[in-house]
Amino acid sequence: MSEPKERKTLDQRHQMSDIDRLRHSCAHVLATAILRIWPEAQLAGGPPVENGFYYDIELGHSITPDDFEKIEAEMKKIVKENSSFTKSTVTREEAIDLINKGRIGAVSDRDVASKYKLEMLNDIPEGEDISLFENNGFIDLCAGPHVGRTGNCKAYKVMSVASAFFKGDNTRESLQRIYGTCFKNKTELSDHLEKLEEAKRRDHRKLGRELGLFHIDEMVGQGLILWKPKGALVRRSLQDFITENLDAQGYSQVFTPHIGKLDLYRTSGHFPYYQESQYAAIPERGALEKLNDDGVSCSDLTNGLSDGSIEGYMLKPMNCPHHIKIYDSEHRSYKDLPVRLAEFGTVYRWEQSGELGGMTRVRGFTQDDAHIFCTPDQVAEEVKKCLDLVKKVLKTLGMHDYRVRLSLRDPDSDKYVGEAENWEKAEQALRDAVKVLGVEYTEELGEAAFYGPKIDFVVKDVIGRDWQLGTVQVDYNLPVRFGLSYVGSDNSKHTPVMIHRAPFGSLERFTGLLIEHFEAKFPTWLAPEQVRIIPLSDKFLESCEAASAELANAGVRVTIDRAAEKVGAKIRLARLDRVPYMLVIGGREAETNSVSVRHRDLEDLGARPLSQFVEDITEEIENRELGPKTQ
RNA sequence: GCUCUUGUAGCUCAGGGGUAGAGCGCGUCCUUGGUAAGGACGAGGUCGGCGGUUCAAUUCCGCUCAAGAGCUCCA
Repeated sequence: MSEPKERKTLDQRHQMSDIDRLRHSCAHVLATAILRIWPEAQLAGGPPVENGFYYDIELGHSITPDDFEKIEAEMKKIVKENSSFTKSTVTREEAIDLINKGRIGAVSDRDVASKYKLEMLNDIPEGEDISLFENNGFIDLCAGPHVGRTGNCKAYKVMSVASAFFKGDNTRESLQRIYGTCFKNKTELSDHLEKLEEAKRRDHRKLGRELGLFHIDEMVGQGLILWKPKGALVRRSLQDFITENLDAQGYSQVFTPHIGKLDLYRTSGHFPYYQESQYAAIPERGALEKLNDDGVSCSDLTNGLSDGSIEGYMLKPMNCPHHIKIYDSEHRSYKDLPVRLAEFGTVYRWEQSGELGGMTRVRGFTQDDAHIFCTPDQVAEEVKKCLDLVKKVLKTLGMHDYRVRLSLRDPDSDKYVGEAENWEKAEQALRDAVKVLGVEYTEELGEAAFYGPKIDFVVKDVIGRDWQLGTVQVDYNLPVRFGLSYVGSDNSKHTPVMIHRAPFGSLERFTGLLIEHFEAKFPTWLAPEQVRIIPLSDKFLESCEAASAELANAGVRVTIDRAAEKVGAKIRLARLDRVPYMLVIGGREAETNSVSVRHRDLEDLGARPLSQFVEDITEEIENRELGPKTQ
């Protein structure tokens, strides 16, 4: 069967990996089962995907998870019948005839012809072979390849049902997509299912609630994160980390407001072109009353805001225009450049409700943003420094499983601003920079920002989803739109180049991923609570308080567990709370001014003089170690 | 935004046309202990919101809000 979106060439398809071939065959088994259960179904496509396969169908009623058992039982029968996958090649006319007769995408003769199959057939270019695969009396339009027999599909499971648009086009029919997972054997399948369970355990939404890191409140609004005290400590530690690096690299910190006039965004190009992905404009005070008095309608208001006859404000969707205005507030000489303006800037974007999720996809978020204004000659060096910073950040956090994407414009699309010539310069600058970075990268068309190309650091989360985090972008366009300039050594005006960069991307998304990455067992420097002191009994509270004071004095985040519980229960609770260090103080420790140290991951580390522990943990925190040094 | 699923105590969930239950957590008291759960008692719910059907709705129906999965989108 053919891919709905992009047809691969036959050669590419023959290179399909063994596991994809198996999953592809599984999709046919699924389709066979569906048609046996619901002969009126119209099939669309069903390719292999990561970890499994799916098949898109149109059916008069909704399939629910209650049907999965029935579907799997039918699949089991089909597998047991051990029919071979038989390939045949037909002419276009023969294929059309078979579809119209309901023979393709059907188990037996019937009147229903799949309009989707017909359209997919039309998408096959003239001259390319039209091949069919048959199994268990079910014929599908399909280029293959397949495993020999249905009996090879041994380890599969129907996972979920969701909707999907035909050909991924949201103006087309909405189909039901049935997902299945499939592996070579039962062991690999159960390993995969176990991995999914593990992902659930690490889900930042679950851990965030359990550990009191953040909260999303219906009354505050969708996609708006409330950072609770413990989450705020994690965030502060991250911000401190970035700030230290910015200070070292010659950045200047700035603060800007959360709103700006619509004119600012008319100039930048955000308004009105991206209106639907922004919170609605805020009309100026008095404007609504005046319009009301004048009997003006809502659509006049909208038009007025768009054409500028009514002034208003917008929640900022990006920080760049504000930073641009700071740059532009002074005369700049080439000697002043680069000007590097940094801000933890909160931006607001109206993401569609169905796209929101936890901290990783939100409507208000804080970028660890900075804009560098420099001369064209300085671009390469500045981009390199930015990339080094992103690399350093990821390395410090032990995030090694990322890929680098050079996001370029799609030359056929009209969503980009600026001259082609500037785009080519910017894209070349980034390409040169990423080449010396020393990491693998892929170039992807159509992934650029509307004002310029980007280098994105994309990391995979625990269940394999890609997330764009750090980003470095070169922009020749916004400086032109805002008429920015500096005086060069030739005493004439020049336009600076802008670099946008954010090593974390957004603190919300980054923190969400970090929670999952560490399973909330943050390295000590990030842990909201770094040490918990556990008195053996109330008698030792005084010693505990002395130890707590000494640690707090050294800048360590420490608490004392005063509950009327036994040590075992307190240890258990501290571990569930993911506190890196537990210090037990009883008679022995109180007498010698020492502490019995237990680490979250390393269990009992024995007793140590308190002063020694303070020294050790301070060093671990200052160096931002991923874990304690093991002796 | 679309399709499906879900919404009962702070959390995880059971229940079900006659106004509700468990475990954990929380509070008080007892216990003062040596590294993953000591014991007793107690408080806590307009069963997401609005409307409809019904003698009666938390339960059935409609709408709405929110969450989850997938799709589409992500300057």
